[in-house]
Amino acid sequence: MTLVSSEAHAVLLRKLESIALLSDDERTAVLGLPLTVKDYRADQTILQDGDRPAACCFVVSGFVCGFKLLPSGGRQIVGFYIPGDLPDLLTLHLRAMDHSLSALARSRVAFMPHQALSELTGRQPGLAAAFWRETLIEGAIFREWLTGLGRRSPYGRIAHLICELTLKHKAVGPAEAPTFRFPFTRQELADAVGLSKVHISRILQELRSDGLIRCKRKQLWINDWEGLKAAAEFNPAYLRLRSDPVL
Amino acid sequence: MTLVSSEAHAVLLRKLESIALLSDDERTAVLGLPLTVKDYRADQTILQDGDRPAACCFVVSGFVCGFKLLPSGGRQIVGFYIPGDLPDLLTLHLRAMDHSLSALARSRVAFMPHQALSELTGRQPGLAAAFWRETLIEGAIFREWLTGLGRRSPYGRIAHLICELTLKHKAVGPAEAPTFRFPFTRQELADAVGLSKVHISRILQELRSDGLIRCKRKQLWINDWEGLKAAAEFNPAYLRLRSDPVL
DNA sequence: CGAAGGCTTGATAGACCTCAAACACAGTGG
DNA sequence: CCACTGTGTTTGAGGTCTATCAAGCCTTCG
Repeated sequence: MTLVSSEAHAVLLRKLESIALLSDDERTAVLGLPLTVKDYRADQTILQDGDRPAACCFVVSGFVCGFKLLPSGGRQIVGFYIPGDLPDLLTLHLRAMDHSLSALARSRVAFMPHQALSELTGRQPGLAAAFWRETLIEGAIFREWLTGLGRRSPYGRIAHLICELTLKHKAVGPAEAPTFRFPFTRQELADAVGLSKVHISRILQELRSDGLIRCKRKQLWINDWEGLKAAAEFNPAYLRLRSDPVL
Repeated sequence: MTLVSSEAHAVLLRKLESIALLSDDERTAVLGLPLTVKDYRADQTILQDGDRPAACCFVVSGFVCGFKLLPSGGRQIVGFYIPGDLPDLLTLHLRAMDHSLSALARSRVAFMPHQALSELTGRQPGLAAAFWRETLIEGAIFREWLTGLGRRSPYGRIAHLICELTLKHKAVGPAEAPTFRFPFTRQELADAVGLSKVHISRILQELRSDGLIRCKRKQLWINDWEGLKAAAEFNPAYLRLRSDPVL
């Protein structure tokens, strides 16, 4: 754990501004948050089911995922988190985690003590609302994943996941070409969308041969955004981005 | 719409006290909320995807469900709501609904204007935390449903749903016998757990012939709570009930 | 360069969906 | 009180989709 990092503050600020308009006061209050930063290797655990951390974290760089394990051995990934995301904000009011958090790739994670966060949200109701809003948006993403698992075809589920990641990247990152790091293994994708890794493999090939995407060396390119959206039946409204971007 | 109803206030209060300890001040503040009440027939729509209501609601009596429709025709039920539940608290900070709300049976629903709710949470930070906590618990339920759809067997999914409904009933209702109203059609259950209604029918029979449940005339009895929990791999921690009840 | 892990490909089995018809049940009207 | 109707449920049969297993291949990394 090292202390303070203006990079981390910048990432958090960009995230908050992607979901709410901030005043100057609120901006400086965020920049004053005491942060500690920690680096994780791929597959390293950040938080375990049942843990009661004294701080909330957010992703500074890399990829993090949340997952639940069933006694019978199954794993369900309940969220992919990219820079800016706050995967355990819930511990501020729920105390214990009901799932685990793990790095999917080399990642840097910043921690804000609950106490500092409580003070901040007490002083700045606008920021409290922004953080609450962020947890509500995560709820909206859960509903969307739920309808994917329940009622979308395997092909549509993966297309949808790619659409979602694309827009989440665009929301916090610079407006780059339609490409981003895609470090997931087939098994991880399978555990996210409720299929087997073999089937994931075949469906990714289908998406490629249909000319919708291209991927190589843990990088993904969108070849046909409109086609992908159509295959996914994707409607970006649930992400509540301030600027609904068009690719 | 009729005005005020001490029954509705009582339901809301019982709900809030099931998730947080309230002070006397907070209790009286809740009882002072202006409420309007409306009755719905089975299958009547309460709120539609995209609506921007000026009030939040909660169920006073009956059953409500939230669902998303896909352009291709599928329906995914994303939540069942029983008396005390607040299915659209999210509109307080997210404005527009990203799914629809509909009554599953004759139901009474109470509405609290956003304005009154904002004032209340501004004055009473403890209540603000309680409402936030409620939305976080709903998020926890989504994660649990997600792992059900992704990684539980059909048999386990339904068993899990029944376990969840049982504990939710016990949290806000009197400690009755292990039975409650179960007005869902097979199609509704199917749309909740991502299966076909035919399959739901067969699995309910299996649950019955295994001696776990009994159901007739839209009423359900738990015959073997431990067996049901085991079949569901049910761990009630995610519901965050103040008193983790044992049946 | 070698080893380990992940990816692809093929074959097989079985779970679940779909379709279709018979059946139960509640509500309605004679 | 009883037929009648509509909706929901059950049962059966067939076909498809997806999991599983197993083998070979490729990539990555030490």
